[in-house]
Amino acid sequence: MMSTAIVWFRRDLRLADNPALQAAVADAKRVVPVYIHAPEEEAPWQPGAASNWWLHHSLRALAADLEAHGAPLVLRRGDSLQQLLELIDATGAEAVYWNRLYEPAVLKRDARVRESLGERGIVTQDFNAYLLLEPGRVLNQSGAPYKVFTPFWKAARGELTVRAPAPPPKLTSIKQAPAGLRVDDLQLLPDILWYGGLAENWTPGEAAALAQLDEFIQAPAADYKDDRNRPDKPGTSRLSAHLHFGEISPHQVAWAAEKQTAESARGAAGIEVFMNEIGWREFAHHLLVHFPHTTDEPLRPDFKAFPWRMPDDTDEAYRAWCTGHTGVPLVDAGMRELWHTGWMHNRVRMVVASFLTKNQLISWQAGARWFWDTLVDANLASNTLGWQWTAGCGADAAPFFRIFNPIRQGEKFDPHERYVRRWCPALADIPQGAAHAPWTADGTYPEPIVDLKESRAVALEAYKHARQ
DNA sequence: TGAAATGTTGGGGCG
DNA sequence: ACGCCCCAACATTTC
Repeated sequence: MMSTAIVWFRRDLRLADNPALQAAVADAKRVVPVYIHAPEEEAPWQPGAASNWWLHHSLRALAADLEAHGAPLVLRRGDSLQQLLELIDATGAEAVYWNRLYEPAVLKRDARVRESLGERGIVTQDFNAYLLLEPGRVLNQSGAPYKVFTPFWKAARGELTVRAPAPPPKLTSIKQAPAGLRVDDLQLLPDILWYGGLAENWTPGEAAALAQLDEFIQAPAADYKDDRNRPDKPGTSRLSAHLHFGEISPHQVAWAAEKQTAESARGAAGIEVFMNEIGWREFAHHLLVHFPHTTDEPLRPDFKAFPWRMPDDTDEAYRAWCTGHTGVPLVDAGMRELWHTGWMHNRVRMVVASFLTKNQLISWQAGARWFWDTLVDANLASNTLGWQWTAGCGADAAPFFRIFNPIRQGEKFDPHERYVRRWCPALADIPQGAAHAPWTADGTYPEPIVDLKESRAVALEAYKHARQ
């Protein structure tokens, strides 16, 4: 048994069901938990402001948990390899364990770290803690990655055995911890206090993640099939950010889902649909590993020349979309929910993305960037898949001609107008029944910045032309 | 996990 | 009784 091992925490900010931590505890007498803040190593997709807010609180939660276990988190900033080497020096660690991540820049960084540590005789071990199945394991008959979700998920489920989540391991108390920073020193919170809405809506950290999973599986999951489409109801799991930061593992989620299904047949259909969404998360990460260029380029080459406009910061139409001033209530409501809470209901994400890429003909990359900066659950794989899906240029994408009509979508999925009225108070003087299309009634809501019917026709014309 | 245009069917009013 | 028209409801096609 070795004397000391470092566990390099990244986006696996939990103690339970954490394979790297578990293995280190098993292999070494003493485990030193480390987090190194090195956002520049994730360029060009450094986390945005909302994501940093979450990280700040998640790190505080993890630090408190580790403190309580007697093994305080050593917090550093700077070059990951250099910091690890310093800590190896300071602690006499013989090994570094971590859990894998799958973004292109992080994969490259980790390969470099693994190689350099190996050259110096340091043992490294890395584990899958982020996904149900390792990318590369799910391939079609000809050995190529799946590009369609349904066969992917079918094959993945065939490969998959959901394991019981491991409990938090017992850590040995560290008497002399190496020097480190406080979470506040990382300056993850912005100078301007705009994040009140985030704090009202979210509690980062492992304990809150487990509580949210439990709450969701106990109740809303049963009605998930229909309610997940209703932005006016609390019908979704709201686990996205917890999963993104690894405060909870997909195995814990899948295990809880299977257990609930086994215990009661009621709600099994809802849980099945929910597991499909976990499947989309898997699919997104697998695709990103196989097609790393898709963060910036369409997966489908025939869309490379599509005449989307890349806006600059002064582009008024783009600003109107970002700030929720398009004059289309469901779009405005979604963008304001995003700005205020760092999150948007998935149904509404599709609607605002369709509006940007089709009614406004603005590039999906611009939308992806805005989401990246404003979402607390901003995740490169899911964000890339989601945007390319709606834009029509990605894997298993919605055909381009599927253009959402935000009025129809509002009538279908926000039938009582509660969602739009909540986020757009200016609808107050619009009579009930007209909130999704206020220009058809007396009142003062601003006019839409584009004509829905006309812009739809223009988009279809552009598509027809681009296909030739 | 679309929406709109176009086509079809069938009930009912009416001469 | 019958043909005709209208139109809602549903189905199919198109983008």
